[in-house]
Amino acid sequence: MTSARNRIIEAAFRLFLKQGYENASMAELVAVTGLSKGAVYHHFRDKEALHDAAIDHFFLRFFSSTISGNVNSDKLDCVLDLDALVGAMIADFSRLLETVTAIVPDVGAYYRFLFDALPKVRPFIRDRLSGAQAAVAVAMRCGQKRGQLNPSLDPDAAAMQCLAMIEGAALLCVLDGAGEWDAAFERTILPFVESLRVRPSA
Amino acid sequence: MTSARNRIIEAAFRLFLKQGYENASMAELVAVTGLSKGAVYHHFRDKEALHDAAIDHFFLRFFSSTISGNVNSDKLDCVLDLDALVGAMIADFSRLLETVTAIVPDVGAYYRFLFDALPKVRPFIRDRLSGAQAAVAVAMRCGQKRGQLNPSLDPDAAAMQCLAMIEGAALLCVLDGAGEWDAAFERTILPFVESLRVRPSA
DNA sequence: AAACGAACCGACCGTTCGGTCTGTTGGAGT
DNA sequence: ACTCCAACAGACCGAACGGTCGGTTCGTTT
Repeated sequence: MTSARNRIIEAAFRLFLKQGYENASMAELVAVTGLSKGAVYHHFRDKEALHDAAIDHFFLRFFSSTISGNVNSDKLDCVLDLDALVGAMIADFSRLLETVTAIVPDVGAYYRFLFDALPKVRPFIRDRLSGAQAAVAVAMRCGQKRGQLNPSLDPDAAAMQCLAMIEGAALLCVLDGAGEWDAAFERTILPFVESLRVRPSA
Repeated sequence: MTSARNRIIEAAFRLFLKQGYENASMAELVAVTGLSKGAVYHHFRDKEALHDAAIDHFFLRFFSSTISGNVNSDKLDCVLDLDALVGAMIADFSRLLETVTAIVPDVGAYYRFLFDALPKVRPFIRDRLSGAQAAVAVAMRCGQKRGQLNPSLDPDAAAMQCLAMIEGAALLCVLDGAGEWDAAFERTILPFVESLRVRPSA
């Protein structure tokens, strides 16, 4: 049931991701969809409406399948393992980056797409980020209660540190251009989380 | 001695920062410079050459005045204080962000400019980042020799963690949109650096 | 003062853009 | 078999784009 509308959205997303909003022309979109201009404008009022649809397609689709997108900190009880949570977040991030690089080699395209869309998705992104931070903080309090994590650390601040380090490690990879984010995560966030544990039986 | 050429470059930089490469038209540039189209094309072959000049103007000018841009890790001896170095890097980053927001309210514009320019400045950026990382690593080894820093940590990995956390904290601020990066730095990188110190006389 | 050329002007060019319009088609409903 | 309308095709439009070009100014040189 891949409707023409959905095919247009998918193609638009790939085109916006590859070339950015301004550089992606409707003529090119028409060419890659195989449809006509009239067909596209039959389904979407204008280029911006198509952009909106592409943004929804990507963000909603992606975040609905991530840990940080599904975790609801209200429901969080003391059942969350920090290592597992951070591991899942890293896996989600890696999956996102791989999804992007499967379409366009340069991961920087993801950030261009994100910043093109930012004015529209900022509330959504803000919600997801604060949700993820809250989840990590809860996991940290769990770890402290269990006596696994250093009791002197501030869970909220440490949670923000985790998020910042994950985002920052990915950004550094993109700036570097080599794209070895797995190695970057292993050198940064994983040792950092490890360092939060209580010293193993001094 | 603000030559017409320099005025054009400065205006072009502001325009590219505000509107991005594609959205900045030569007609607008001509309007804000007060010069004519012919004058601009007398000094620059085409729009892209002007973009190159604007990129140089920004990155060279800015990084030549930063700590991480001037520190040469080869010359680094054990005279570097980690707190001072990280503090200076934060100050540089804050200054950069303030420079940007003085021109355009949305800090996200900096990232758009950066990613527009990334293919051209990647070697430069890579050089500066690895330089900064090396400098932080040297400062950490100094701290370890002095007995101020935890001797069990890996200086290179910890240095990358510092850079990632700084970059990530700034990125989180941009995504959030509130733009309170000073507070973000104080909640993330500063406590993190503090946590690297040896426990104060147990 | 004559000559020269860099700097500058702005009308203009070809192209491409997002978007519209007229017309065609093919299948569901009766 | 006929109607009808969503779905589609593609020629076409005005606007805006980056870039060009012949002409003008003006400081410097000789």
